[in-house]
Amino acid sequence: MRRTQLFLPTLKENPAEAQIVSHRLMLRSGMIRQSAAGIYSWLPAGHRVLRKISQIVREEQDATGAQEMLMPTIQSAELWRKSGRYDDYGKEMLRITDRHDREMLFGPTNEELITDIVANEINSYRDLPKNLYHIQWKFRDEVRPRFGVMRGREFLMKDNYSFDLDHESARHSYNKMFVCYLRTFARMGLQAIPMAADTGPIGGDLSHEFIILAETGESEVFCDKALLDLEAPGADIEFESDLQPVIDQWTSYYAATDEKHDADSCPISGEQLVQARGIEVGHIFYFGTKYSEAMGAQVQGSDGKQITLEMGSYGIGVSRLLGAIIEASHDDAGIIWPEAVAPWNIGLINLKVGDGQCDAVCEALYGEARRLGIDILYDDRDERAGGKFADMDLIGLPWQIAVGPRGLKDGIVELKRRSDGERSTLSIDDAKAWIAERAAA
RNA sequence: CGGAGCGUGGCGCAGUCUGGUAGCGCACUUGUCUGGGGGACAAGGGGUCGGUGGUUCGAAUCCACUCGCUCCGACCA
Repeated sequence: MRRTQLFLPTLKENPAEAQIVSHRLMLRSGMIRQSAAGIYSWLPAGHRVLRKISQIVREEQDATGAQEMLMPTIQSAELWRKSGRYDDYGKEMLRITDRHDREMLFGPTNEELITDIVANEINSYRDLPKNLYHIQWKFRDEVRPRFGVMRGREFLMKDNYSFDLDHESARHSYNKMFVCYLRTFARMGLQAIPMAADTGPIGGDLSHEFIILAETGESEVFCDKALLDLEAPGADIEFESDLQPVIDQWTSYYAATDEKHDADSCPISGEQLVQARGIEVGHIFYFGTKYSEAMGAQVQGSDGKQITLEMGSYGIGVSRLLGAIIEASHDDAGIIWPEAVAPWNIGLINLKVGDGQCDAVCEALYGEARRLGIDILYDDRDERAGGKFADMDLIGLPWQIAVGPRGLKDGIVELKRRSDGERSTLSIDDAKAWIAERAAA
């Protein structure tokens, strides 16, 4: 993408309403604009990241055998009356009336709807287990939206729901998602720490929050230092195998949010105990038959008897992850995108637009990257160098290639890694080769 | 939902107390000089001061109501 063509309104100054660093940087780097309290428009750069994160989530879900579908944002109140949550959910639920005075709502989550679908369409034990997910906008009318996309009212969430015949099988479904989440967050460059959690209004008796550490996190968390170095399972993990050893490994270390932490009974102390702030990016629940019973989700077993389904639900805050990643990865100059989610992987800076040689080399490098299918942003604006460097740092692309007359005199261009600022010089041919390596990686 | 604060060109702000018809920086347009970490000079464009009603000869400024947004606390992917 050429910068002159791109809609990327960056800001030099911090908007007054943004207090938290990720919110400031998302506004300044032209990713989002606010349209109402807790409701945002996603501009091209932000939307690209949102898509990349969604895609990683999707690939990791698919790897477990979960199947993607798409349920509507608007639901009927009737379903929610069945589960009893129409009244329980309170004012957080945005309620709507259609032209026929039918009561509708903007879905804050989908247990009722998916359970209703499964109850209607699955009738035999032979059709289980099933794990169904979608990535869809949710709306929760938060009392106090804040922190940009980290606590918006409208947010993009991946939610899925597992349906099993018995507790043991349901437990395996839960374990699959546990492992899947470790992998999903690791692919985004995040160390997410699973912490035993209260099950809250969703109910049930087995639940973990996945929390990443960041100074501006919403809640205080405590965990064993060893967790920070644990490696997520590799892509070769076999999801149908017994995953309990992996779960046991991760849950053997102490990890607790402040409401569960008790300084007196905490088994670790001193250097081994990390006290930090955390952002919840995922949450998994096993809740048995809570919804299947209410919604009548049963199948016929091999013995002819009706079996009420065992369920779990699993959520990842996709739009929240953008804020969370920025909170965990930025510096004074701007965002530092992990490669896997960066809106573009390479930023190409033409330091002197109009100079024949600079233009020619930039066009050659840009063309090469495009040919190889690499996401590259070419800053071809006729601006001064300083502004372009500053803008590129702000946007936070992992790699910057600077092409200017000074270097070209010696036949070289400069390569900079955003994460640590490390620079190196490359000949033009080496730069092309380097780009080709990125494509192969 | 309790407490606090803020709405003035795209962004950041001054002006409000003490009423006299809107200003600064950045951004934007045009030109010249420049050109490796947000440059200089010159000339421009853009705002019914959140809205409604009131007081007044006159309201960004005073009064009332209202809408929106932000922050702190209690609640949450």
